[in-house]
Amino acid sequence: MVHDIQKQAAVTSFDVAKIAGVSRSAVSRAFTTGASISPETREKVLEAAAGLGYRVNLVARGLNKQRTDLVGLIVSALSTPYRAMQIDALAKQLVRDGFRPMLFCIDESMREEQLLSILLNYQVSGVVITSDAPPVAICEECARMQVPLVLIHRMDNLPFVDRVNGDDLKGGRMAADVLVQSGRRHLIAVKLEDPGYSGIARISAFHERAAELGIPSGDISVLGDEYEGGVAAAPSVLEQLDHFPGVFCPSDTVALGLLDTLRNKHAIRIPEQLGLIGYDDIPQARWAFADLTTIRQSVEDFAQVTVELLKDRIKNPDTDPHIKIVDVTLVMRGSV
Amino acid sequence: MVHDIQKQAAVTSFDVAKIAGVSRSAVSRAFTTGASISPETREKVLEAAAGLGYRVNLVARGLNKQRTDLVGLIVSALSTPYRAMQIDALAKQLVRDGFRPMLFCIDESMREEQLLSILLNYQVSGVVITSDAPPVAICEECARMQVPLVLIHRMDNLPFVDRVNGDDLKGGRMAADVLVQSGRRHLIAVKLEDPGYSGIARISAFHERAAELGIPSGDISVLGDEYEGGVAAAPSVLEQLDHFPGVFCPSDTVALGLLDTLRNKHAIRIPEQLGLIGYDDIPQARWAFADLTTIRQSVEDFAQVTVELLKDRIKNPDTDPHIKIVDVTLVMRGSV
DNA sequence: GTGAAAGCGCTAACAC
DNA sequence: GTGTTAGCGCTTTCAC
Repeated sequence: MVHDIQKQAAVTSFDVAKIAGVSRSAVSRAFTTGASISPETREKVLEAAAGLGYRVNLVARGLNKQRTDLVGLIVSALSTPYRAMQIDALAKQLVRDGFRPMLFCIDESMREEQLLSILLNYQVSGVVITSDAPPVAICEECARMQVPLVLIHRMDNLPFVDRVNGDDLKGGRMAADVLVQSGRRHLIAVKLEDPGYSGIARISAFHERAAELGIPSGDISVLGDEYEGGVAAAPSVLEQLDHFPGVFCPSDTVALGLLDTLRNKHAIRIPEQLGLIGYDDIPQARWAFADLTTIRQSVEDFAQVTVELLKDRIKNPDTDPHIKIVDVTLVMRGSV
Repeated sequence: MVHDIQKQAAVTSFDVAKIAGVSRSAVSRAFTTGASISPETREKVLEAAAGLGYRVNLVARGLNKQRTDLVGLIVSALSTPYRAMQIDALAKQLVRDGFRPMLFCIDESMREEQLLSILLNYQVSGVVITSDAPPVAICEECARMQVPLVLIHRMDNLPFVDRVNGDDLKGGRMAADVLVQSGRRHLIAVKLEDPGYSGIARISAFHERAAELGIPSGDISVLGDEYEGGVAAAPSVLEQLDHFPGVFCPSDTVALGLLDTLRNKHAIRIPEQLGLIGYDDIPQARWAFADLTTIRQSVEDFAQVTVELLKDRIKNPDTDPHIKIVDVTLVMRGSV
């Protein structure tokens, strides 16, 4: 048995008050920004607190204020490159702004009802959902409980629900533009089994722009998702190769699956035989085998806007829902 | 302004008790597994609670029990493929076992002191650290406060700190074995700038096994990390190519950087001109351009063991630190 | 600016 | 098995 380290008794505001020779209220005020307290008292309290190793008990504060700084972060497919970047940025931004992200990775086995009660039971300050399929029940319950909710990359139209999206319209159009500018006269979009709101928006903008430019464009519909979806698209792309097409994949992982299959299984030369553009600018897009041209969405921008929305809603719960659009930029590499 | 949805007043155990015609204690017991309460009373309570939409307030419970179900999850480089997989698995396992992960993504800008107070202020049930550089201060403070702490992939020897590691010894030896079995008579390990405990262990086991087999082995030391580290190793590998070496990278991202550079920048044929083996089995290792042989560590196994350790320590805070080793397996692909 | 008192919603010890 | 009572540690009116 190891007993070198002693259990330090929990020191409370009462202890600090005693040492500092003030009341517990004073201690509380010393640790509350903007509370009315004289600099001298605050100083005394802070000193005593430091001596005792006092920390405010956030659970007690939460009970009292009926709200904690916890924010539910609901995410699917976290191990996907773009999602991982997104959550990394989001978690950091939340902490920077004084929130504490509670992470929930959902999948088929995770019942939404269960999640819901977890979240609401903790008196969270808000909820952020970046998931392909955010359970509507959660959204509704959050609204009912007046819990601020921000949806990322979704379009569900619910009251009290704020949303942040990339500029999918611009992104889709940009993809068509760059492909056409590089000389492609036949455009193809790869459409996933379950494309999600953003995917649909990007592809429809892509086709729209193609039509404006008078360039024929079509879809390849595939079963599967991510890299596997791209792999699945390869046979159809191969069939259309004599048109020297420009292909748009609404996410980099899909583009990479396609590119990888074409280059390494079929010895297709890119961009000579086809042009390819992805979306997201994940780290792998820069890798040598890929050198993938793509549309970049800054996860930092997303994170910043998301937390901004959250704070606004907390301050002002009864305004109409906001929708924020994050800008996208073209990252030109060798695949177009 | 949208006002369709009414703010639902917070319903407390008192309300439920009144409706069910019992005391608040009875309500509490109905929601506490293993509490002594008759089935009939429980039934009445549950019914009343359902009618009112009651949920136990976990903040209040936490204040009372002096412990929440929150678990601090401290991670660096979350957007790295293996880390993302790891956190995904860990977060799911924690939730499955009744814990709630609070996610902290650390980097240079995140002061550890700050983190620490956040964590301890929330009365967390435990802390899990899977980071390249877990701040020792955090470990010590957790120990002092009797907060269970599990370290993943680390070897710091601190009292009250449990650890879970992959079987780096086996993994490193396996890497040497498979390379030698494939006919390599010259072995190289790529050593990163800051290899971390696991990296060191893997590489030293690799060399040890090489020595046992009577095969010469050396290191390539590189600046940089992950994919970039692999890129940086390429020139040195190229110099040694006439030995038809077997190269071991202590992580897949490094192996991929090397492989990608060699194949796509220098037209080196793998496995004809060199054998390559990585570590972790990230999804990208399976991609066509890579087809990377690797040592697999199951993130699910890690997650399960980690949470197990946490629960043991909570139940039994004063036992000596445990160290658990997670098995690794060889995933044979085309790069060896 | 400061202290006293009340209470956030729950659980646990204690009687019965 | 059930109700009563007493806090958990904090913030917050409300007097002063």
